[in-house]
Amino acid sequence: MTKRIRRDPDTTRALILDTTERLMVEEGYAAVTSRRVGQELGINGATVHYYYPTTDDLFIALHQRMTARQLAALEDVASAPDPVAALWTLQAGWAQSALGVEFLALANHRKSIREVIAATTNQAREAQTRALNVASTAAALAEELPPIGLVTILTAVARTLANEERVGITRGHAEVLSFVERLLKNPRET
Amino acid sequence: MTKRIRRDPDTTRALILDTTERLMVEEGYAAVTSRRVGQELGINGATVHYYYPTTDDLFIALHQRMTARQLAALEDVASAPDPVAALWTLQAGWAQSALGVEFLALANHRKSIREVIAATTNQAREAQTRALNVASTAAALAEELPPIGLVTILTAVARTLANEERVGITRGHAEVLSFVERLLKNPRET
DNA sequence: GTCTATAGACGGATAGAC
DNA sequence: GTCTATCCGTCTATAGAC
Repeated sequence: MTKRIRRDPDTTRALILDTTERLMVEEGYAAVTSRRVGQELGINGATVHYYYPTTDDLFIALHQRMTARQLAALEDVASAPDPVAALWTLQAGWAQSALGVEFLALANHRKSIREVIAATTNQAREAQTRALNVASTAAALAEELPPIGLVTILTAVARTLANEERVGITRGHAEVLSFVERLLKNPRET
Repeated sequence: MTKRIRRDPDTTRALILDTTERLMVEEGYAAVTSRRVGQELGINGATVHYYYPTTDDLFIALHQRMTARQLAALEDVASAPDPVAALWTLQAGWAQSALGVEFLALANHRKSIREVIAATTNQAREAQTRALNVASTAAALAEELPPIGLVTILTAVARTLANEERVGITRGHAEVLSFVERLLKNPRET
């Protein structure tokens, strides 16, 4: 009755992570269960356990893939005409920020996940800072604010705006956006 | 065997909200169930349903209480010597920001909660902006960035730092803090 | 590699006793 | 107002067939 299709293991792993990511973005981390992932994917929930023994393993694998992709995207930032603007655009991505909130909430109460998130995010921030350093175009406030501080503020604002917009909070956004645009276009020499 | 203590309804309501808030901060919103809240409080889970028929009702009631308290705290901000600095300190509160992340994640996938959060947060941001307007001490970048934009950025950065620190992400924080401190102490005249 | 079946736990919500 | 008891659903994780 049910077909037992033999698939390439790596393909199945990737499909499971894809489905997990989509579920987290669309419905939140609480929607991620082995049964649900399997159902969405047309496979059995037990098969998900075969690849990722516990649900935490699944979350951790997804977080690592997400971070790896962010680091890959950083290469484009470093080589962009205006790296600061490129980083801003990258961080303002919707889906990425939605995933970020879910992982942050998850980290609030799952120790194993908290540790992985802290480690990989700290590393990613340093990589982002290096990407800015490489650039010859110095940041607007470079002398008052070290590059890593700029990266931190830029990330905080860009992601918060995306997070808020996603749930319908928009007050103040237009003002911030035009301010940032002006800053990026016309960096002042301190 | 079990005692049936008759309590003041308002007291019970407050206790339920207190417990819910603590659970969300300490273990995340997923830990909030009628059974669990009742257990922590020493009452039956069904009693929680008596006061808050659905779990969403409970979350919404807590969010409204949280926002009301934030608005009350704003009065101190408006009358502080330096309202901008006072708002920064207020927004950087740990527990508050932990609650904020949980509600944001919750809003990602529960429509009824999303609407309440969006409405009350937008209102709160305007109230915060009024609190700054009232002050004679103008903000550092007042002319380039309208007060509501300043409030938005300040809130985004303060809360993000608290959120990150809570899970062990600290890279760039020291740099941002000293930058903000310098800005607050020594606003430049644009 | 993927399935069925199952153990064992927890959840929302309600009816009705007290 | 608070309880007990219950219905019905979901979840994780594992054992074992194919």
